[in-house]
This record gives sequence, structure tokens and C-alpha cells, in this order.
Amino acid sequence: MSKNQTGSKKKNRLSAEQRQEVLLKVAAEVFLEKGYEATTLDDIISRAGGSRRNIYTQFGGKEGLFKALVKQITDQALTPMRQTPDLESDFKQSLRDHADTVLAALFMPPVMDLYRLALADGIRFPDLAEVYYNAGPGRASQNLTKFFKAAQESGKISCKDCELAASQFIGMMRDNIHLQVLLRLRPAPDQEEMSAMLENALDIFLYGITKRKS
Amino acid sequence: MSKNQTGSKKKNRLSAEQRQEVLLKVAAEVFLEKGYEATTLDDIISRAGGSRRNIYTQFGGKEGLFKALVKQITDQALTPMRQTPDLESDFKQSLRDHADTVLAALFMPPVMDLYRLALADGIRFPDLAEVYYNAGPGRASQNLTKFFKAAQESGKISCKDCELAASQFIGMMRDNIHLQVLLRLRPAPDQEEMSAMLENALDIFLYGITKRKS
DNA sequence: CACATACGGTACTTTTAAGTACCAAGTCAA
DNA sequence: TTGACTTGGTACTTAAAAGTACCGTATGTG
Repeated sequence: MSKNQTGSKKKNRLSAEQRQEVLLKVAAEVFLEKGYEATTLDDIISRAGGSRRNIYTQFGGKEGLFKALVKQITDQALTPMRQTPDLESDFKQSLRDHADTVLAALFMPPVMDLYRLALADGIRFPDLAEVYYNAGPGRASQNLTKFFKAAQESGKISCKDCELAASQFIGMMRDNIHLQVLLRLRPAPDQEEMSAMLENALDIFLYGITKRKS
Repeated sequence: MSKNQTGSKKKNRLSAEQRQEVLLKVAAEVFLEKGYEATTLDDIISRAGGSRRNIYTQFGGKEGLFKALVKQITDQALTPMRQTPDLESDFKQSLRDHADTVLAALFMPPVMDLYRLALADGIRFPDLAEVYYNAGPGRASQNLTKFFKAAQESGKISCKDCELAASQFIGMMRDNIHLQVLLRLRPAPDQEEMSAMLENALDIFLYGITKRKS
């Protein structure tokens, strides 16, 4: 007994842990949408409930809340980027599977928001930029590099600079469509369009666009 | 007579046009570096000289100054992106020349700053995002698409979707090295490294990484 | 049931920056 | 030279948001 019933109409107090959880969740929405400077604590309080004191006792202030948030997000939102490609099966299919994961992750709202945030507020919080890069794009690039090197050794591909190739392959996923979505000029692609993007990139990356004698 | 000598030690008044010019120049530095919210008018005044009144009489306030700035920048900084590839000569060399221009432009400080700004403050100023995209990456992509279509018709290349290919080629230029520079995690590449990036992208894009029987 | 503890909300203080007013001083024209 | 006009600088007003204090009240324990 005690604690509080989920259905009570008002005055349901939350424990410190619950409150902290809610605060981080709401803070994520607001900070990621508006950036650090444009976000006010009142925004967060009014959406999260509770009072200003929660933020100060638990996080020490706006900056503390922001940093706690960054830590949590980089731990969570970027996990898809950590997937490492399967080295065993067919090369093209492995690459397709991996790229599919990366591409889908790139268009996930929290990932896009984090990308914007890292660029916008990386100046004020250098940790943010570094942590983000290492956990996300950097990690993805490393994994892909390893994959390419292995394929190179087994004679499936031939790349002069596997690291650069991996970096540029990731870049192909961040094409102008991705940029337009980042800028909110168009909605994210649906499954069908995403699949077209993927196959197109795959074809070019594997075989090039030069006309082959048939 | 009258006006003011360039060498006078103090109290050289500037005309409205001169002041406006200086203000825009300084505003560009500050806004592009810190973003809209984090920039204060005092920052700008103290660097530009003059007084607050200049900003209010000439631009109407912070927002007016910012918008005037965006207009000026998109007219100026993004001009390299407008270059259209030469359709006559050798395809690979044409593409190389064009990509070289685009790549160099992508790493120019004002272009990078504008990229950050468009992502960070595009929410508050939707015009900014749209104008930026159309004048920069969008234009570049369009030009490249035309180029690819022409090459396609003369049988030099074979791409299923030239527009998508162009978009992804531009993406290859925005690889993880570019991202790291954007995040201020490393300095911009020098001529040599940039050339390596270019040749690598070119090779992959034209021929793919699949091992060819020699 | 009574008490200690900690959450919830409001009201307050302080700081910072936008926007405004005013005076002094330079510029130009008659 | 004088007087109208404009620019430069400073000081002021107002607004908004960070940070603080306090009190009422729920929680759960002895």
C-alpha cells in the first residue's frame, strides 16, 4: 500500500527516482527541439510537473540537467550505430543489412535531434560534440572500416583507403534527402523510398556509375 | 574636406552606409559563431563600435539584423555551389573539377558556419533553412543531376536515378571528416588530404569497390 | 496517532539582455 | 559662424529567465 495509485486525479506525488526520470524525458524533448539557450526551465517544469526545486536538488541547475541528459542520450539513442556488420555471409548482403540499420537510425527523430544539437551547442559544450561523435558516426565508421579491411583481405573488394571509403559510404547515407529532413523541409522517407536510397547507394558503391560493356 | 581622414585617432564618425556595412560584417561573425539566441547585441556593438541606436534605426532590432544578415550571406557565401560542371570535356575530369570546387567550398569557414546556423536556428526562422538549402546544397545537387543526365544520354555512364546519384555524391563529400570539422573536433584538411578525399570518392563513384579481375 | 521528512507550488531576488531616451559632439549647409 | 541634423555613448526601463526561500501538505514510520 502507500505510494500512489496511478489513477488518482491530483496530488499524486512522485518519488525522487520517478521525478528524475520524467524530468530527463521532458528535458530531452525540449532541449533537443529548441537547443540549450532557447530552452527555459519553466518550459520543462510546466510539461513535467513538479517544481523548480526538483531540478536544483537533483541536477544542480540548467547546465547539470543538460549534461545529465547528454550522457543518457548518447548511451541510448545511438546504440543502433554500434551494430557491427556480419563478416561471414555474402559481402553485398552483409553491407546491405548493415547500411539498412544505419540508414534507418539516421532518420530516427531522436538521432536527428541529437545531430542538430551537437552542431548547434557543441561550441558551448565541447564534451557534447566529442561524446556524440565517438558514440555515433565515429563508431559506425570504425565498424565499417574493419568490415572493409576484412573483405579486402579475403579478396572480395579492393579499396586503397578502407577508412576513407567507410567514411564516405556513411556520407552517402547522409545525402541531400537527409539534409532536407534535418532542415525540416520535407518529411522523412518512408520504407519504400529508404529502400530505393539504399539500393542506389549500394549499386554505386559496389560497381560505380561508369557504363559497363554488357 | 569634411568627411573623415582614415588616420584620425578617435571620434571618426561613420556614415549610415559604412556603419551598416560594419554591423553586418560583425553580426555575421558573432551570429554564425554563437547562433541566434546566444548572441547579444552588446557583443556586436562592442566589436563594431557605434551604439545600440544604429541597430534599431537601421535594422529595427536583433531580429531585423539577423534577417538582413541571412539575406546577405546566402547571396554571397554560397556562390561556389552554383558552379555548373563543364559538359564538353572528358567526363571524369569534369566531375573531378566540379567536385573539387564543391569540396573546397564545403570546408570554407563561412559555409560551415552557415550550415550549423541553418540547422540550429532553422526552427525559429524557417526562411533561413529554405533559402539556405535552395541556394546551396539544393542548387549543387540540381547542377550535378543535369550533368549526370547529359552524360547518361551520351552513353558515358549508367545511373538508374541520376537525381539520387547526385544527391549521394554530394553526400560523399560530406563524409565523417567533414562532420568532425563541423563539430570542431579536428582542423580542416589541407590541400593534400582534400585531394586524397576527392580521388578516393571519384574512384569509388565511378568504378565501385568491387574487385575487378585484372 | 504524532512526528519527521521530503515533495509541490508559489512568490521572491537577481541577473542579463532587449529596447528606449537623452545629452553631447561631430557634420554639413546656408 | 551658426544652426539643423545625425551619430556616438551612456544611462535608464522593462522583460524574461535563472536561481532561492518558504510554507503547506502528502507520505510513511515509530
